[in-house]
Order: sequence, then C-alpha cells, then structure tokens
Amino acid sequence: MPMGERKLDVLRAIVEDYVSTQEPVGSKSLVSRHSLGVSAATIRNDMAALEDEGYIHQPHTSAGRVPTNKGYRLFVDRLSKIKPLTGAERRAVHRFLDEAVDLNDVVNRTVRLLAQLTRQVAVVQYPSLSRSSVRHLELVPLSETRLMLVMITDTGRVEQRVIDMPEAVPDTDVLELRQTLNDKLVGVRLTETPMVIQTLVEEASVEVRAAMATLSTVLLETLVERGEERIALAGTANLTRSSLDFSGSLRPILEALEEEVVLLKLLGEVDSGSVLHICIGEENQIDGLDGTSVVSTGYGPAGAIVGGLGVVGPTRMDYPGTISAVRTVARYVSEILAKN
Amino acid sequence: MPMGERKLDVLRAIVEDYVSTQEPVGSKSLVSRHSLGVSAATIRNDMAALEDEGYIHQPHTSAGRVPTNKGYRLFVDRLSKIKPLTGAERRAVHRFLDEAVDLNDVVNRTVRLLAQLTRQVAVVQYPSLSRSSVRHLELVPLSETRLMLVMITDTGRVEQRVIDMPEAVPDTDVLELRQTLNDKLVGVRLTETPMVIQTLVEEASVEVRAAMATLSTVLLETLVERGEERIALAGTANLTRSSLDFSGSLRPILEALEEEVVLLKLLGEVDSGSVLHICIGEENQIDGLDGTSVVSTGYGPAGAIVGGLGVVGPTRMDYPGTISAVRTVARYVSEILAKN
DNA sequence: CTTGGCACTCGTTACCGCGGAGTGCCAACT
DNA sequence: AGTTGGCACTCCGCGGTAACGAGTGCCAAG
Repeated sequence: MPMGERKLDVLRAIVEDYVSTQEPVGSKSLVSRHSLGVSAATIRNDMAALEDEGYIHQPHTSAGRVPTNKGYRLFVDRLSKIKPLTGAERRAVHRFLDEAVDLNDVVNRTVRLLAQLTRQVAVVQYPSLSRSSVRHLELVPLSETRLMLVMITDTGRVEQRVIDMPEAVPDTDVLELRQTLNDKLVGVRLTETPMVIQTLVEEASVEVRAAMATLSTVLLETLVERGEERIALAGTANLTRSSLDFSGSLRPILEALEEEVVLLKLLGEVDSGSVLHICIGEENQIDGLDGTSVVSTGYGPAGAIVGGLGVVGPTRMDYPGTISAVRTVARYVSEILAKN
Repeated sequence: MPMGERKLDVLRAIVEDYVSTQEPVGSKSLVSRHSLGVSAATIRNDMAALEDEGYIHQPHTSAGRVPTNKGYRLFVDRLSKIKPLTGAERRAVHRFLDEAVDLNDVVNRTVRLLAQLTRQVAVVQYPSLSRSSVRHLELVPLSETRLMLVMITDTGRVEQRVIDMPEAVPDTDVLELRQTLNDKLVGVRLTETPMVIQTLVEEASVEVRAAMATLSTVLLETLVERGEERIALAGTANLTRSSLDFSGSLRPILEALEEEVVLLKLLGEVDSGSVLHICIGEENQIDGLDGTSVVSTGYGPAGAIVGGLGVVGPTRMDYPGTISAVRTVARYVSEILAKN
C-alpha cells in the first residue's frame, strides 16, 4: 500500500522530536509541537499503522513512540531535509583547515573540527597507501649496518622503517641503492610496486645485490603488504553527552574505537564515488555497536578517493546536521589536498 | 605522636580491601579477612584515630571506612609491598616488545601492553624532541617550489614538514642546502639548534641564501619551537570497568585524555632520574581529575630520560601492581631503545 | 476519514517500615 | 594503658503500596 503523505510527515516529526528531546514522543506533544492540521486521535491512528509497519516502536504500553532503525533508515533516505551549516560554521571550517601545513596537520585538524561540529566522535583515515603512489624514497644510514628507509607518497604520507642489514653497507652503495629505488619506483602506485620490486634484485649490480635483497623484502613486507592504515580519532568525550544514549555501557564503543580494523570496517564502503554512506544501528555488523550509527564518506583530491572520514554516534543522532558537516568537511579537505 | 604499628597495618588492610572490593570496609570484615590478632572493637578504636588524622573517611554514619587521598598517599609511600609481575607477564613484556621494528612500533606496542597489564588507561610520550639531537635532515623536492623537509633524530623520531618556497629551487641547490644542513646540524641537540640555525643564512652561498632563509624559519618554527610532543594512548575502554569509580561521569577524564597539554602535565615531572612518580587525586591540579591517580616514570636509553610513560586510573587503584607494571615496562623499553 | 471522549495500562515517584551493617561509647578485664 | 564484649543508635538499602500522569486503543458521532 502506498504510504500516505501525512504518515510520512508524522514519522519525520517523531524522529525530529525524539532526536531533540531524547524521550519517547506521544501523540499530544506531536500535535502541539508541529502544525500537522489534524487532531491527536488521527495521529494515533497513523502511529498505530507506522508501528505495524515497523517504523516506530513502543518501549511499553502507555509510553510514547521511538523510531526503530527501519524508521531512521526511511527518514534519512526519504524524509530528512538538508540542514546546511551556518555561514559562521563554513567560515570556521575554511579558516581552520587553511592553516594546515602538513598532511598530519590536515588530518588532525580535520578530525578535531569534525568532532566539534557534530559534537560526536570523529574518525579520519589517513590517505590509504594502496591508493597512493611513491613520490620519493630515501635511505638514511643510521650506523654501519642499519639503514632507515623513508617513503613519501604523493598523498603526503611519510612512512619509515629501520632496517638491520646483514653486513655493513658503504656510503657509495647506499647512494646507488637510493638512486635505483627512486628510478624504478617513483611514480608507481603502491599496489603495483610488488611486481617492480621483484625485478630490483635481478637488475642490481653485483656489489649491492645482497643489500637490495634485504631492502626488497622489507619494502614488500612493511610498506606494501602490511598496508599500514592510519587513523585519527577525536571527540570521544562526546560519547558521555547524554550518557544513556548508549544503552548501558559505552564500553564496546570505546573498544571498537581502539581497534583499527573495526574502524576501517566502519568507514568501509567509501570507495564508490564521493557518495555519503550511512550505517544505522546493527547494519554495521559489529557486536555491541547496535545503538550506534556511522555517517561516512570518502575524500580525496579531484574526485579520486584516497581515504574515508566520518562520524560515529548514537542511532538517535541529528542526521541532517551530521550529514552536512561530514559532507562539507570532506569536500573542503579534498580541495586542500588537491592544492598540494 | 608516633603512629602505632598496628594502626598502619589497619590502614594497609583497609586500602587493600577497599581496592579489591570497591566497598567501604568495616571493622568486622577487616578482622575476618586479615589476621590482625585483635578484636573488632580494638580495630574500631584505631579506625577512629585514623579518621581523626585524616587517613580514612566515613561516607556516612554507620557505613564502613574509605581511604582518603592522604591515606592512599601514606599507603604508597610507606605501606605498600612490592608486587612483582608474574613470570608469564615478564615474558610477555619481553616477547611483545622484542618484535618491534621501529620507534612507532615500540611506542604503540608499549602503550597497548601497559594498558593490558594494568587494565587501565596507558599513556606513552614519544621521545621528546628537546632531548634528542639531529641524526639526519633530508630535503625532498615535491614540485618546483615545494620541498619536504624530513628530520630524523637520534631517538628515532621522524618529523616532516612541507615548505612552500618563495621561488623555484633547482635540484643542485637542493643538494647544496641538504648538504649544508646536515654538515651543520647533525649531532646537535635540538635545544641548541637555534643558535646554529641563525648562522646558516649568513654562511650560505649567495645562490641559496634566500632559500636557506625560508628553511631556517621553518626549522625554527616547526621543529624546534613548536616542540611537537607526540603521545600515544590506549585502554580508554578500561575506564568503563567499575564505571562508578569515577564519581559521576568520565567526561572530564576523556576530555583530559584528548588534550595533549594536560597529558604532558600529568606525565610531567618524570625528568629527575628514573624515579617513579605517583600523583593521587587532586594532587594533579586539573579540574575534574580528582578521583584519578597517575603512575608515571621516565624512560630512555642508558639512564638518559627522553620521555615519560604511565598509567591513569581511579585513585582507588591497585598501586603495587600498577607500579610494578609501569616500572618493568619502562625499564624494558629503555633497554630496547639503548640497543638502537 | 476525522474527531472528541473515555476507560485502561503501566512506568515513575513518593512514602513507609524494616532489617542489617556498622559505629561509638562504656564498663570490665588483663 | 590498652583491649574486649556488650549495647544502643544511626542510617542506608530494599520491598511493598498508593497516587499520579502520560499515553494509548477503541468507539460512536460528525
């Protein structure tokens, strides 16, 4: 059956009221807070229908209604009205991010900004190595038999690794190795480096072959395979606002936030285009994270997604506001990265 | 008046019981759980005295006693018996930290380990730049007018900064700049670099003088002045264990943990020798952090302190166990750093 | 299809009374 | 002087009961 227009209005009103008051909403308060043009009794009929269809739910008889996850889903998909940031907020975003001098700086500022704007927990993934390419490789001798390998990517990430060499490497060899590595690898996407790396040893001159073998192994292991995703987090203190948001304990949430793997899974599906992704309640298949929603999106210069960013909060969150904030910040971060 | 031996025993017993049960402890349960050799009435007299002297406190008439911060202080200073880690724990520390390949790796592993051992929030400060010296400086051209400056310290830290040059810098100049920077700065302690940096411009050849001026400014600003302390955190989920530990809300704690400045202040006074530092309740002068104690110590290769690490938890914590864990981990981390 | 009315449900709050843990004090004992 | 058992007292926490009120479902009328 086609859903009546008013019923949708009612659902929207319920979600909005519930989000702002944090309390089950009843028919009377609905009619008094919104001008729906009909009486409470009529609303009650609609509410009964909405409940049958699974969009709202009654904690107990004689309590108001609370949106179900299905209800939130319908709300974000079809009902929510865009709530753009205020001018002041936009200006703050620009001003704050413009001051960044550095990839680290950009990421840190972004995550703090996002936490502040949404008053929730913000998560920003550093540009993924797998979507970057090599810009430069540097070999720094630390001692006779120790080298530090530094890799800089086109996305601005700097990764390093200390390497114990099997035998002393004279400075001239270091220069040669460094030169070869850069000649062969600069510009190559990290996903494609393994093929190139395999050829390095064969093509190396006799003197440096052994050293190159060690380097290749480390390169493969550390920089490529281990994938080294990095993540920045901010705003965990916001979890304590309305502490009862998180039924019972926020323990599982804090645990999840410390687990990089889980976080990445949450940001997850930001690959496809610059689409904004919303995951409501147990849609994220993670234990203990029913009760939390994630609003995330990809970012990256010129349409190319290099990483994800987003916000974690209670299912009962202000979706329109959060969506705007995430979208705006992602867009602006992308611009900044494009400039570099 | 000299404190009677038994009264101290009573205080110790109260602290131990309270820490393990989380409940005010009364005279009866004391005599039944410890063999003090006297009757409950005698204990009551001692308890009354201890209360007069401010070591313990009664939440309300007819409740048991709870140690005051002054009581905890006396306990850690004079009463607590060392509780060494189990063999399995020691082995775990060694095994886990030995696998680290990298400064980052060491720090991350350390902080996670500490959180797990103590079941509390662990904090590890990266080796402070101000106590490091320059091991190597690298200039990487990113584009005509952009350079990336990478600094590697003897403590293993790698800091980078992107620099917009006022005009294009040809590759030969980059090499010269790089060479000069390294000649002049390698081996210099970071606290002393400002003096050296000032001479760089004057001594630079005409061609690179402008560029060197820019570099000098950035070096001073970013790497030296801003001090760039970094910190790693783990175990925040442990805050939720015994959630009532933190009178009311853990909001202020989460907030403090996100504030680098506050954290550094907490780790604070780890300078002097390798002494272990314990800060109980409002002894740390931070709002909202009465109720939390900090156990911290410095670490660094061969007695030289380069940074601090520690644990944040409720005043009502297992001090002996925590102390052992912090001490052991710090000692072993220092060893590992010394090897590098 | 909407509306006002009405009986009903059920969670929340306040209140009362009671048991129990724990204390302080005192008089007696060593 | 220090220790002990006894005893009266305090006060928290718990279970039960009653009043309240928000909210509902249903029905008959518009």
